[in-house]
Order: sequence, then C-alpha cells, then structure tokens
Amino acid sequence: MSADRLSTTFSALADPTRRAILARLASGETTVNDLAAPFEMTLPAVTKHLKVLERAGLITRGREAQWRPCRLAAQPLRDVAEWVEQYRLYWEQRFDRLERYLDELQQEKANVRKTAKYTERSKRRTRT
Amino acid sequence: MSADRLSTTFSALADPTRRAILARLASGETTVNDLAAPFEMTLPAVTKHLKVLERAGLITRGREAQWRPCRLAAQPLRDVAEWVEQYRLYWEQRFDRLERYLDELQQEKANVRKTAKYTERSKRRTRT
DNA sequence: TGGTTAATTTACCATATAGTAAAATACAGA
DNA sequence: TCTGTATTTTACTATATGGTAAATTAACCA
Repeated sequence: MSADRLSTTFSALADPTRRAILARLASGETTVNDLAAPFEMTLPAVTKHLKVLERAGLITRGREAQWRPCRLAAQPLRDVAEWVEQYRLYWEQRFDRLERYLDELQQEKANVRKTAKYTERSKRRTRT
Repeated sequence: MSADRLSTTFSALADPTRRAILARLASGETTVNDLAAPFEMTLPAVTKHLKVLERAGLITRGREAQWRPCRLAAQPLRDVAEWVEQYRLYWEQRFDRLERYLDELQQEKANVRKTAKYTERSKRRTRT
C-alpha cells in the first residue's frame, strides 16, 4: 500500500542489492548485465530490482540497440535528504541533553561518595 | 530478508503512518493510545507499527504503570542522513569525493555477494 | 474483590515482495 | 535469414507485511 512518493522511495532503498546498484550508477551509466554481474542472482531478479528503482524515480532508462542503459536520478535522494534533515535538530539537541545528563550522573556519583547516602535515583520520566 | 541495519531502517521508514509517529515523537515522549489517536486504524495495528520502529531502533519504549511510553531514538536517522549525504556530492556534481566513497563501498558489495540466497547459480558473465 | 483502562497477543486474511526457470522479445551482424 | 547477445515476460513459489476481531495481560482504583 502506501503509494506516497516518500514511502515508495524508502521502500526502494530498503534493499542492499538496490543500494549497491545505485552506488554503481553514481559512477556512471551502464547496462543491466553489467549491473547484475556482482550479484549472485539471476538476471530477471535484477530486472525486477531495476523496475522497483525506476518506479521510485531513482533511475531512468534509455534504449541503445539491444542495451537498456540505466542512470541514476537524484531527485528522490534529495527528497530523502530533505526529510531526514528535519530530524537533525532533534538529534543534535538530544545529544546536548544526553551530555548534560551524563554530567549530572557524574556529579551525583561524586555526591554519593562524599555523603555515603543513596538518594532516590532514576525517577520515572514523565510524559510530554 | 535483507536484515542489514540500513535496510531495516529504510523499510521501517517506508510507511507514512510510521513516519507520522516519528514526527509526533520528535515533539516528546508519549503513549500508544496517544500515538494511535490520529489514525483510522485499530490499536493492534499501531502496536505492530511500533514494533517495526522498535526493531529498527528508531524508538525505545519504557514502562510506566499501564503505559508504555515511546520515545524517538535518532541514531538510525543519523545513519540515513550520513548515507544519503554521500549522494549530495553526486547531485551537486562533486564527483571527486564521491568516487572515494564508492571505493569504500566495495566491501558492502562483497557482503551482498556473500549473503546471497542461491549460491549455486551458474553465471559465466564475461562482460567486465 | 471486581471494574476500568492500556496495550499486546493470537488467529486469520489479503496483498506485496523477492526469488526461480523457462520462454519470449529485440536488435546486431554475418 | 539465421544466430548470438541483451533483456524482459510469464508462471510459479515462499515469505513478509499490514490490517482486522477477539481474547488476554497488566496495572490502577474503588
């Protein structure tokens, strides 16, 4: 299901064979046979992977005699980059928090050593 | 199958419901019921989505009385960002650095070859 | 204790995905 | 026109995915 653009893109990227194909195409246009060579799977299987990539707009295909050259199309990758960038702020901020938390733990440890007293630790985090 | 980390992450992200859940969690930890509220699907369906996200390491879950608070875990998103950033060089025509990255990628390709399901396939592919 | 709320598990269904082998198509060139 | 090469299509299989309804577990509360 989930036929939206981004889902189709992520779905196409969720396979190591297909990502390897994209990596290969990043260094230049090539044929189906050439793309298939590194993999221990049949040619029809590779054809299917190419269809998935094409449907996701990650590759385009030409026609040259009996070859069907494939080339990388970057727009969906740009969309992925844009999507994931939204979260960069989150994980950067979260790492700040983590660092602060670890500092607090160190401080607490020191205090425990000093006062020889265990205070209530690990309070349940409240929602929101 | 493709159980490698990045494939699991992309696969988890290839669903608009799950991406919406992540977006909600970016603004704070919350419960399953709260997460489920915006969607026209049953609670078990949401539970399944959460399992997918948890298995991909995109969320972690706590226990607070009868609630299982979920929170965003950003590391897989960082990995996605890192992966896709390599292609920015491509769409910005920075081929020099991209080629260095492609060299590094050869070992991933080797992994794919190793984990291929059918090992007996005969394939005297003579093309380079 | 029993009732309520939160969430998961179970059992099931429909559809999608990833692969195969074998046949078919498309084109080049002698 | 016949042959070889490149690629796809067809038909089939096994497994994964995303959903449901109903039952179950877990914890709080009166």
